[in-house]
Amino acid sequence: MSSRLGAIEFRHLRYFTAVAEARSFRAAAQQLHVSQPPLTRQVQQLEELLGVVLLERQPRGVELTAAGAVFLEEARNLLALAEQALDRTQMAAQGQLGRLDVGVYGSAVFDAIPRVIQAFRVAHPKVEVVLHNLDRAGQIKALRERRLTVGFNRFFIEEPDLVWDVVLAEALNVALPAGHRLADRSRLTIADLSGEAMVVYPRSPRPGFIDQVLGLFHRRHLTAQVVQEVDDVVTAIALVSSGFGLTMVSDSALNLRLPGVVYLPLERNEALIDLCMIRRIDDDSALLRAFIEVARTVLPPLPDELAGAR
Amino acid sequence: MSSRLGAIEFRHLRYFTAVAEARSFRAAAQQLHVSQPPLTRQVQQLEELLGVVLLERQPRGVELTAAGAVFLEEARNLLALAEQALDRTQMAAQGQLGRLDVGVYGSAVFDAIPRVIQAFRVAHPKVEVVLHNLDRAGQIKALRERRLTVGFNRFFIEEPDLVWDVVLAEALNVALPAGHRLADRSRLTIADLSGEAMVVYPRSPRPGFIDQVLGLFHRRHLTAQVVQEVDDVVTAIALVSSGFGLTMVSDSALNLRLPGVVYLPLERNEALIDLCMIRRIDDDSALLRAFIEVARTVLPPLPDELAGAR
DNA sequence: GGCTGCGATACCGCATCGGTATCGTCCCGG
DNA sequence: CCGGGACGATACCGATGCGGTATCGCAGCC
Repeated sequence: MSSRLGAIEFRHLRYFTAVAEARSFRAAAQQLHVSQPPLTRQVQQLEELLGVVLLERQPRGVELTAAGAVFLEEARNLLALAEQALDRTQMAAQGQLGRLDVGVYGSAVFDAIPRVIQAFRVAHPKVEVVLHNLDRAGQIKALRERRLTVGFNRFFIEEPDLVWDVVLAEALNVALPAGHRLADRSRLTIADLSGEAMVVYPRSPRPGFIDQVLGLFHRRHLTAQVVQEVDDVVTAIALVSSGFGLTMVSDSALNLRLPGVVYLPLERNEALIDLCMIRRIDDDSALLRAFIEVARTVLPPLPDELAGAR
Repeated sequence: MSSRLGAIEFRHLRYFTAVAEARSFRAAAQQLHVSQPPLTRQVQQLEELLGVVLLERQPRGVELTAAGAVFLEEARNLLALAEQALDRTQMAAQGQLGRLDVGVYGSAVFDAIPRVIQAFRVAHPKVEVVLHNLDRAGQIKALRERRLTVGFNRFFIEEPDLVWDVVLAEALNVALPAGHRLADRSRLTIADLSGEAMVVYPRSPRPGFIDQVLGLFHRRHLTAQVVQEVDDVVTAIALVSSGFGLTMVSDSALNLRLPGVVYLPLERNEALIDLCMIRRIDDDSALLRAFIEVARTVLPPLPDELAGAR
């Protein structure tokens, strides 16, 4: 704990290093823009603190002792490391260094989130980005416990200590088996799906994507024919692939290509599904600000083109 | 060159580290045995010098910012390294750390020198010992050019800037072919060897072992029958092994066992051969002093037992 | 609402910094 | 052989800035 470092300061290292490198007090004094006596005094003091003679004073300048050569190397190293420490701290203050824990969940991991993460990694290469697969409740818990900096999720839920931002509105698509009677249409409406066998997800957490999808039917006084509830979009599409029925997926899930699965867009005005970012209301770290900025830049501010791009 | 390190001192690191670890200015002040205001001031100054806010002042102590956490790690590292720098410098001052370049030459490398080196390595494990095979002239040159700290050699030659110490006096032995007419004797005299076919070494540098051996004959008004001059003891013994004749070797060379070679000791009063250590007269480094001390301890101060031990 | 504990601020005495002037010493040239 | 010049060390001085005491402002809490 209490060290023998005593009263040694960087000034001693700077002065000694200059003198040792110049092999002269006077020359070092010029380089440092100070007069010569302070150098003599600081080096003397350093030697006294160390209990070691570092320089051999000679009529024509100074020579290093063996211990002095060792200390010179150490001092140079320390000074260089101190500079690096400054750099790293200033980078951290600008959000260019550190660690960002990101919670991810659901179909957005197949497109929107990777695009954001990738862009952030390019812009902030020294930041370690760690992804955590957590559902909404897990993200909220982890955020409160500081294990997470930001979470991506669907659906907006009010919490006093957290804030949500909608960062993307994705269109909905219908995934259906290749041989399905609707598979040759170019786009579909909710009404087209009334009474069709459907796979829905996720079973939990509630409310979730499943409720939003079912709500689309109820709002139109239509009935959804749920043949299977599953946990996630991948399982749902796997069941579609084996002919169980159809399911609804966001644009991001279009990257999931399984054999015998056809994706058709819903009419654009039928439904949009939000992608939200959740974070602590009191977190104003530069890292998070930078991440939000990247997310806003990467994700299109308006859903139009995405919905059209299928 | 000129750094952004500015006026940052170890004091700033020590104070900040204490505050950051205690999560409190007051608690840190107690641990450091100073009052609280200086801590506030030093940390403020550090933040100003860095241009970065390191701590979030809160009603119940302080919290680290992201940049503060980075700087804390850096500061701890720097302080630990500074301690190590002190240790290493002080070890160097005591001759326990550094590099020792040792010149070796001749038959002593087969016994006496390895014993010294081994003992020194045990006593000073952090000192890097580098051996250089150099003849006497090479050692003298390397010593003057500071490429060598100490050299082992035979024969004492006065030099103004160098000092020699005799560290060992070894007895002489005769190496002769197994079938030689003298091979069944238990010990020999110079007179016994008069007129015998001899291999002698080294051809250079002169004067050298060769001259000392030949001098033994001349001094007794005997003649040495030189059949071959070679460069080194190994070659000489190889020739003995193949029946060329006999040769003279020091005790150290007795470790060289070649088939068909018999070693017989010379009468002890016939001749002794010195092993010398050469060094700069102005080199009073702790490392060299320690090495000399080890050499004196390891090598027997009197030749008697060695001569008798064969 | 007063109490308590926190960090920040104001101010003070003094240690210590860097500056100027000078000394002692050695090298070197006339 | 002696004087000039360059080096590091020393003496001394003013100013900076350290750490100290006293106090403020503020927030949480009984």
